[in-house]
Formats: sequence, structure tokens, C-alpha cells
Amino acid sequence: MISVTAEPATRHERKERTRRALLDAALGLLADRGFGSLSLREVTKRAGIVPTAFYRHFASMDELGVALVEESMRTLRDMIRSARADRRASSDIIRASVQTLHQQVRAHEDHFRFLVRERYGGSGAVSRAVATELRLFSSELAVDLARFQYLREWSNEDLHMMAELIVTAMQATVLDLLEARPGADERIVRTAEKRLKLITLGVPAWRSRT
Amino acid sequence: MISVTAEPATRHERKERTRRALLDAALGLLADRGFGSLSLREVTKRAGIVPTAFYRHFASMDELGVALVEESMRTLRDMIRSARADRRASSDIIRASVQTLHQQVRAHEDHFRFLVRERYGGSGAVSRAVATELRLFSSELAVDLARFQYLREWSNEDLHMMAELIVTAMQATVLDLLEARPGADERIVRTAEKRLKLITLGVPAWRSRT
DNA sequence: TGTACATCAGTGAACGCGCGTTCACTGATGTAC
DNA sequence: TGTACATCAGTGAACGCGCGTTCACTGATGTAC
Repeated sequence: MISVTAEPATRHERKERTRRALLDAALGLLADRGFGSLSLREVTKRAGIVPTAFYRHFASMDELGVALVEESMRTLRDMIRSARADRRASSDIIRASVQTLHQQVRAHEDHFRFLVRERYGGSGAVSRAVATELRLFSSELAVDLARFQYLREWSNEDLHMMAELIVTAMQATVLDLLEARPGADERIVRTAEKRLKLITLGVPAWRSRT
Repeated sequence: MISVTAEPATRHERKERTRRALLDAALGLLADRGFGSLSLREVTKRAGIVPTAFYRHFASMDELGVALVEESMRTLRDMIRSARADRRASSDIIRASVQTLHQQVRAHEDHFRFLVRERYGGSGAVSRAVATELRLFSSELAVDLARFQYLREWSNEDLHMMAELIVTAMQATVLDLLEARPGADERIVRTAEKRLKLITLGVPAWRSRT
């Protein structure tokens, strides 16, 4: 990669910049295709380097894929941490959670698109990594749920069931946001809030069962 | 394709059999990869014909993809029809619906896997076709819901929200079934029933809102 | 500060391979008489 | 029923292309003195 401007930079900084260009090129191409259909030559072309220079950064496309998973996972975990913080700060937990989700998806559309795509359409390693992460998230959410008054007496199995249902509803919202036409965000957010509200309204009635 | 046994068959029947072999070859390869990464030569090799013979059946791989969408959609619609029938026959609507879902998914795993994969990981036309079909399904379900006593006073928007939530929960169950280890079906079915139960338990409380 | 050498990100030619697609063909099945 | 011709699913050679990967290279940056 030729630096057009006369900006000074260490060799290390330049290398890091090219690595970023490769990751960004891949994320850009992933906007409308699966990772499995990307070619090394395509990615390097978009990043502005010659195909063989790819190997200065990754041993294979799979390795680049793993890097994208890690990066996207970090975004996902950041979102969860933010949601936790907001949840404690706000009295309206649902509103705060959905708002955090909305902001994070809009701020990192490419990461969320990658995660959703590879979770379902992926070839194996990537797909399993995302599934594991989401399962972990469900479990943490189940622990959070156990603190609520109405949920004190629930079995572990039922808490996990409810956590999974919430995560599933959130996933659907992510997909809605990624496929949304401009201006549809407000409606999607409202629907997401209603979904969660309906789920939580079922809680008090659950106690009388089984 | 050489017919090993001396079974008689018209030219038309033989052709139809090869077409089936191509579709089945593609579905087989799709077990662990996305449609976008399939090659024409791979599919014909698996189907037992020479690459050039492919064009006697489809003008392109995309056309074969469209045929797979149509076939899988038919399976999906059959399931919905079955679920409707069962729903009327049974007093326990949730149990009957989940049972139908379970049976259909197990009977046509390849079709459901294809639909789920291409809905999220797909490249465009296929993905949109599946999304449209699922939206249609949601709308029909919303109409069905409107007939229930407790849901009489609900707004159209809220009925659609609830229908979408149910469809989303069902999609999650399909994915659970497709990724299930042998013997896990019973647990998945039970969880699916609980998810739907929790959603419906929220209904009576909804009236007092907004 | 200046010089001499080492490092290494990026280059460009070259390779063998599987790809989609063309074309002229074969030979079994279908049809007309 | 038998013959002569038409149809067409499947064949096999050939094409140009983009692919991943190798290799020897260049020249700017880094380091030691």
C-alpha cells in the first residue's frame, strides 16, 4: 500500500493499518454475501494490496474469519455490558435494554450483520462460536432474571427458557434493524419493547402452573 | 446417467429422475455450506452426470436455487396447513402446533435447513423470498389470533406483534431441532411449548395497558 | 549525527487447478407411415 | 408389425478465467555502532 500523503508512520503502524484495511474490505464484501464465498484475491484487491501480501497478515482466509469473529464478539459483549449498566441506571429496564440494542446495532452494523449471517448460514467454526456466545449470554441473563421478585420461585429450566425467549426476540429485532428501510427504526424499537413487555406480562400468571 | 438395472422408463421419466438427482445433490451439499458456495460441477458430479448435462435441466445455478426455494416453500406451507388442521382438531392448540412443527422438521430437515440458512445467510433473491413467505405466515397467524376471546379488543398492530413473536419463537425451535443431538427432541419440544405458553399467559394482562 | 547492515511489508511473475460455458457428437427413445 | 427419420438427455474435448500459493525481488524503515 502506497502512502499518498507524506504522513510519517512506523513500520508497525503501517502494517496495522493494512491489517485493518483487510478486515474492513472483508466486512464490506460481507454486506451482501456469505463469508464462505469471499476470495482472498477479492479482499486484497479491495484493501489495495497485492494478493501475496495477504500472507504478511493472515495465514489463510479462515484466520481472517476468526479475527472477524473475535472483533464482532467484542462488539457484542460491549453491548451486553452497556445494557447491564443501563438496566441498573434506569427504572424502565425494557426501554433501556432496547435502546442500547438499537444504538449498538446502528453503530456496528457490519459486525452484527456478520454475526447474524454466520450464525445461521455459516460453515461450522464461526457458526458454533456465535452459538456458544449467545448461549453464554442467555445463561447470564437467566441469572439476572433470578433476582426479580416474581421470578424467585422459578426453576432453573424455566428461567433459562425465558432468557432464551428474550434473546430470540432480541435477535429478531437485530434482523429487523439490519433490514430496515430508513426511518423505520422508531417503529422497530416500539415493536421490540412490546415483545418484551408481552413476555414479562406472562410472568405473574406462570406461578400457578405445574 | 446410466440406468444400471433394466427398468423400463420413458425419456420424460428419466429426465425427471435426473432433475431430482440434481436437486437432491444440491440439498445434500447444503447440509454444511451455503448455497452461494456451491459449484455447478460439484452438483453434477454428485448427481452422477457430466457438467454440461446440467443445462438440460436448469439455465444456471440460480435457477436451481429458485427451484429449491419453491420446493422448500411448499414444505413450509404444507406444515402450516397441517398445523391449522391440528389446531382445530385439538383442544390444546400449543401442544398440537409444536407437535406438527416437530414432525414436519424431522420429515424434511434438508428443506428447513435450506430455508433457515438462506433466510439469514443468503445473497438476496432467496433470502427475500423466504422473508416474504414468513411475513405472510405472520399475517395469517394474526388473523387466526383475532378470533380468540381475549384478543378481541387488540389493535391490529398488537396482533401482528404477537404473531411475529410466536413465529420468531417457532424459528428458534426449528434451529434447535436442526442442531439437536439425537434424543434431545423431547426436551426441545417441551421448551417450545413453554415459550408459547409464557407468551399466551401475558395476553390477559395486556388489556390493562396503554 | 552519519554510516553500514538487517528487517520485512509489499511486489510481480509464475504454477497448476477447478470453474462456467461452447460445441459437435452419440445413441437410445419417440413418432410417422 | 417393421422401417425410416426426428428428438434430445447425456458425452467429452476445449476455451479462457479467477483462484490460492510459491518464489525471488525491492526499497523504505529500523537498529547498531
